[in-house]
Amino acid sequence: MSTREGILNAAMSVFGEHGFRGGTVRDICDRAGANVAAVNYHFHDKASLYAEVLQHAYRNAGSGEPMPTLADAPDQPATQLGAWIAWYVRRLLHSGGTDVGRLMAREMAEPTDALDDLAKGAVQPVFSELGRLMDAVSGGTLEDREIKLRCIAVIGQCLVFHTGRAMLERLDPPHFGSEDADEISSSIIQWTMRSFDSPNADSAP
Amino acid sequence: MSTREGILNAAMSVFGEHGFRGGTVRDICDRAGANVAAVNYHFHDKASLYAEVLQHAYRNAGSGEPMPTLADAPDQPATQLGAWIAWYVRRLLHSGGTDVGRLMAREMAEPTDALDDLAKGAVQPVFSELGRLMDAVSGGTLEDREIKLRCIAVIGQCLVFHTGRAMLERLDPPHFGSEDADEISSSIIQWTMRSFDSPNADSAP
DNA sequence: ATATTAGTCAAACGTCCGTTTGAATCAGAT
DNA sequence: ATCTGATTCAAACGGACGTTTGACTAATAT
Repeated sequence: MSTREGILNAAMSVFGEHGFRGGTVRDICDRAGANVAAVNYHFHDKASLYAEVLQHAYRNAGSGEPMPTLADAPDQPATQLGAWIAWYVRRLLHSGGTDVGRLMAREMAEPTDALDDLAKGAVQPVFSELGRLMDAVSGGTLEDREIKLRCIAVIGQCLVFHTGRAMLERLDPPHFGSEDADEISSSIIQWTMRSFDSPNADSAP
Repeated sequence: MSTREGILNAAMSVFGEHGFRGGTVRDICDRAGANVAAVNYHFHDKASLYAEVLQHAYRNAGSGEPMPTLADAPDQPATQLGAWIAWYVRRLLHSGGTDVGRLMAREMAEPTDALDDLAKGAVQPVFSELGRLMDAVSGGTLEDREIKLRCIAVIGQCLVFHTGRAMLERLDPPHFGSEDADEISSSIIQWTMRSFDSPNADSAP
């Protein structure tokens, strides 16, 4: 592994743990077994290194299983929607080694230019597929706006276990961690499917 | 307005914009028209000031409406649960003046010691009330673990419109902003209520 | 063998930041 | 008027950080 790659990997950990401002080039270079000046030699400066780290992290985010799509089984949209949710939860909670999720959370709180590319390149396809699945399960009876509302709701239920982990751990038990991914996703699936049932008895006035 | 309050208000803005590490006491004191030493005089140090800012911000979040509780109408739990969700969404999207959500999002991504106090002092009561409402609506038929799972799901659906705003704005329209608070909360309420209906037809094997 | 280039290294530079200091100022009580 | 405690202020301290420097090493080409 070259010095450049070593710094890139170390920077991914350090920036994931402490953010851009909090992560120091000295810490990065220590972990990479390199000299402090190496960052300024191989990358122009700390900011450029961060930009490269973001791109590298986002590119390797989907490492592992492929995303379940409607096209895989067009006649079983409900099954595919369930598979999609389980896949998404697993992807979030078993964030494979890297701290992509924490980098993302920080980008949300304080967006940089890198977020635009990330949205168009990596997030939009995933989100669009969820919309396609939702539309298929509903039988095409829902408006665009309603579809999107439900997609966001599903995403929110999945994300909160990751973005809110620090808070959830500090509240009263029981807690939910990555070992409960199956329980979590099946709960979200159950709830989502039920929302498509015809409402027999309305309780709201 | 006392110097102490001035610093507290200025600190809320500065920390909201730049986070704990990025916000400087010099910037805070400049905006408050105070001397640098004032922070260390009125609050012990920067960290303690930040902790007070978090508590103050979370307590004053939203338009000041009181939280709907089960105790307000013990015989109408469903109505109260709906009111609670609408209140929570309103509180999130109309974050009054200062941006509590950004402070929180940053705390989640990079927890400081202040998060412990915040969780126990300000968040736990809100979360517990949601649990009480969920339990009442379900008629006491659900386990603790199931209750908590549903509470987190509701929180996640509300939070995502705030924490994920930066990303949602960069995806395909339609978008949802603070002006859609009513539409959002009624959608979440509808979905939540329907999840309590008896499942007539199970689709999962 | 020599020249050229890329890469590494210890050390230092300049800046920014949180915190401290000690004197100055103000308010109220005696 | 004097004392006392609380508050403000300019200035400085000490540490951490990003970046630069210039010498040193290793590899490649001539």
